[in-house]
Amino acid sequence: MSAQYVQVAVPVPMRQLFTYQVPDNMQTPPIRVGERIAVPFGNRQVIAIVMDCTHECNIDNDKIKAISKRLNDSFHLSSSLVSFLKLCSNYYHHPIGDVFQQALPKLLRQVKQLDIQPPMVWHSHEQAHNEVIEKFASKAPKQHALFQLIKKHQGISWSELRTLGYSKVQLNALVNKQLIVEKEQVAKPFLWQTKLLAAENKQRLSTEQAVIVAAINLNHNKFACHLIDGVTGSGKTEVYLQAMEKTLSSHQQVLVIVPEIGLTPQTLLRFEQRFTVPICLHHSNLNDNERLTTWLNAQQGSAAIVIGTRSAIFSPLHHLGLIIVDEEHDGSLKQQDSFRYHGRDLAILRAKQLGIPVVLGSATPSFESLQNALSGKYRYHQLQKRAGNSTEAKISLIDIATQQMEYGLSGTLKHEIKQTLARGEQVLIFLNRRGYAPAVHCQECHWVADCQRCDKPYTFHQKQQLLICHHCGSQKRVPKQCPCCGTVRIAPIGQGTEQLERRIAELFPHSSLVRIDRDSTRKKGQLTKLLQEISDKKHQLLIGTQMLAKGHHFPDVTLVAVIDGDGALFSFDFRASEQMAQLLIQVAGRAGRASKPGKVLVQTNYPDHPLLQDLVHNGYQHFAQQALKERQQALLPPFSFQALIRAEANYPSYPEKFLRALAAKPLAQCEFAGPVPAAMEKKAGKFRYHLIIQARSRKHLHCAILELLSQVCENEWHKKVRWNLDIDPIDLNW
DNA sequence: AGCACGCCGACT
DNA sequence: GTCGGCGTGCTC
Repeated sequence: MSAQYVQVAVPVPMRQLFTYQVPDNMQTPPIRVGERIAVPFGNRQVIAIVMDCTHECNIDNDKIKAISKRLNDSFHLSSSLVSFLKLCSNYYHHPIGDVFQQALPKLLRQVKQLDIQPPMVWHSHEQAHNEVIEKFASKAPKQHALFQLIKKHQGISWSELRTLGYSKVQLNALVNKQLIVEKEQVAKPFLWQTKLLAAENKQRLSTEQAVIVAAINLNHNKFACHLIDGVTGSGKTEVYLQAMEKTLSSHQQVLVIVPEIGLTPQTLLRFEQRFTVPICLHHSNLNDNERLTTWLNAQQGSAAIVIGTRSAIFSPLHHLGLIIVDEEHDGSLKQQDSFRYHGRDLAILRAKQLGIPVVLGSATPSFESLQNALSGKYRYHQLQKRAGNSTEAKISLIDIATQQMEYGLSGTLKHEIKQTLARGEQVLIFLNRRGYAPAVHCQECHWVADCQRCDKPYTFHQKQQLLICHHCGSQKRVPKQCPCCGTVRIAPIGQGTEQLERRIAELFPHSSLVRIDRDSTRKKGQLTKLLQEISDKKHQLLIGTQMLAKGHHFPDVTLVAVIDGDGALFSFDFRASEQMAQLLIQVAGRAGRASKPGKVLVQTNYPDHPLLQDLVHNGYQHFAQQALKERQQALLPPFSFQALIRAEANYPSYPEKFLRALAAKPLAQCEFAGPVPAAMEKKAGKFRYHLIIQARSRKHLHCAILELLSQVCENEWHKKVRWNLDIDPIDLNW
């Protein structure tokens, strides 16, 4: 007899399952865990996921409703995916329905019948004549390149081409020339027997690299976590590629997780050039249909490799054999709203559950991973040699406390920039603050234009002549008169990339300059375009925020200037120095090549600061180990485990009262810190407080949270505040 | 989260 | 007189 009742997860933020009755006419075929069903919930229909099938139920019979419909499409979740998502929900104490909601493509969460159209892909015409093609090769090089690409990768999708930096206009031009044609993608299961290597691109491994590949492959059907700690340019990617080879050749799939910014055309091309297997992309720029296609391809095994940002960790890969997390220290691997999971940590959980290896890679490993590696929990691999004998960029400090500054530039720095430009080399200027100026004030009475909703200064954007709050996004005109003293001496103070760009242009009028930040690359494909221009050496001066510090390499940059190296030196957040060190080393890693070593200059008011000194003279490794010792003494993560409860409300006192009530009852083996006002106590009109729960072991923390959650409903303030739970919080400023 | 119900303030 | 503001409660 098949099940009478099912327990399901519904897409609401509630920490419970709901029971439904299975009508007789829906009993066959037997209902299974992971099946998607439509159920009446309140007064609407929602998609629910079957978590359990039973014959009994302990809910009042008159409350129970019947399933509306079984969706007999091909999107059943495998039991391994269901148990993984359950594990996620458990680990993060996050409502199960919401976990499913985040893990499933939007189209699978809609009640309406799925209309699956085969995606359209591009092919080149067979009869495209060589003469025609050569004719426009010189006139339209970009079109020519696009055509060659489509010819080589028959059946390439628009989203891939878009990621590679091509435009619809270029495509249409080729269509008009009758060189390419759009066809429905033929869903062909990937034949694992076929040759999967485009072998001509394979590099010879150094001994260091070969040892790592061997270690990963040694037990390729067993869980092991490998940390590859390798300086930029030491060939981490090559290690990934060769480790993947073994997995692919044993008919298993590979999942590659990269930070948001890391999914560049170069990354994709590198994989495509090496393997002749189908590769699917999974990132935030995909539309709903593309997402569903990637999901389906992963599930049915017609994708051999899935490359994606953090949410790709939920890809339904049935034959997953290896997970790689690149730039594992990167903050964008952690989701910072609703379901606050960490892509790296979930990768490890999933690998453990499946009994497969997971590889973490970074030039600046997170302290968490480093500690796990040093303690022997992870396999630790260091790659110290830069490929091709190139030497690491040398970092030096410039003391700006004693120098005359011009628009934020010290004389020393100006001189160095001039020299580098004179040699015909590129300069990268790093300032992690976008906009024109971080504030505007009155020069008479020192009044500052603050955002009323956040109590923080507005950032001045010169180009739009607007004040924009970077915390809540609100915009405002610049006041002509000071509302405080009535004078008209309103002026910007401090410096952002927009202003820096202008000043640098004045100082070096003969050099072409480009700015890369969130504002200048808002348009789709713009970032790719600018990066291409940089590698084509159209610009000598590059100005940018951390966008420039991540993922891209600029071989012709020989000078990296860090305008403000002090940002994190005196922060209350114990992770600020870790993040600062990672950023500095990552920026430094952007520069130079074998024949032209790079140089990094960091402007600071505190050249004697021990953190900076240690980093500059002893390198990241040493710096990290020193910092780890301090964390151990202070019993901070990774030597303890934290959870953070954030509470916000429209009234200032509610969040504090709510958290105070929670913290009143002691929890076994745990300590409370707080409640304290959030670093930004007021944001977007809401008042915010934090409470940290800390324990020596993860187990204790887990139990304490369970205990805490069971008490929340008895808290008299719990309906008056919005609150959320963050396990392993990273950013305490939020 | 949605969605309904319900109870008070400014409008045709 | 009603439209609609959002506080509160419920969802098998």
